[in-house]
Amino acid sequence: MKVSPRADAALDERTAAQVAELFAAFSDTSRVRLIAALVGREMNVGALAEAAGISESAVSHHLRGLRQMRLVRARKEGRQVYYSLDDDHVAALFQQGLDHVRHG
Amino acid sequence: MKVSPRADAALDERTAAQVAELFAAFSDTSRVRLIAALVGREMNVGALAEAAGISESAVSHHLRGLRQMRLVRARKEGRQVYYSLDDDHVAALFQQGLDHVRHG
DNA sequence: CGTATATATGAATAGTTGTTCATATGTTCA
DNA sequence: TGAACATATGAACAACTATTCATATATACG
Repeated sequence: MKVSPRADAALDERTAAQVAELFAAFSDTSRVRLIAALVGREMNVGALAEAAGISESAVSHHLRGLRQMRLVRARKEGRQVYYSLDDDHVAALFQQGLDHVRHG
Repeated sequence: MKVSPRADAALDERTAAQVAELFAAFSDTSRVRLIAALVGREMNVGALAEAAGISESAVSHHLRGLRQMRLVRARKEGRQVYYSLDDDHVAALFQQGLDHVRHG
């Protein structure tokens, strides 16, 4: 049977760049607070701005990036836009980073 | 019994900054390749430079940062310095990011 | 000792990134 | 329709980061 490729094999430039880009999404204090606020619930831009302590404009800019990376989803309802984490992997990855900081 | 704090509670600025800093360590293509090369083995600076495709000087600069964050360990042997991932959490976090990029 | 080798460091620089401000788009409701 | 509201966008700027180059430290070995 064919074995899966070793996780520690040299990473090609392209894959490494994608991984780096993914982690970069979580590499800013404001974005971390936005993502933390979105774990397990959806929120509109105004509420997110309050939760993260930054302007709604800044939130919008961050959310655009997160949306383009498919880390968050947008749902429009009237004049509000509700954001949520795109899938459980996002929450899990964030949670693991948080755990590392808190314990271990 | 006391329930554990909700993961989605608003994150204080300090914790958010620490989480962001952790993810930032993985947010650069060169560092991702360095860490990938270190999964499951130790390597000296020269070998890491080759594996990541950057100069030894650049490797040294990156490793200093990773050392200060206790993500890698250094072991000196003669005039070589062997680096390894500091603990399994580091490898696990990296692996989860890689998995997200590859599948899901 | 002196030379070669391995790694580290500091300064300089080019490129990137987060935020702000002004403005635009789109929606509701009177 | 028009005013108020929610969100998005673009340009500009300050702050940060990765790399390079030159140089420093440290070890090995003749």
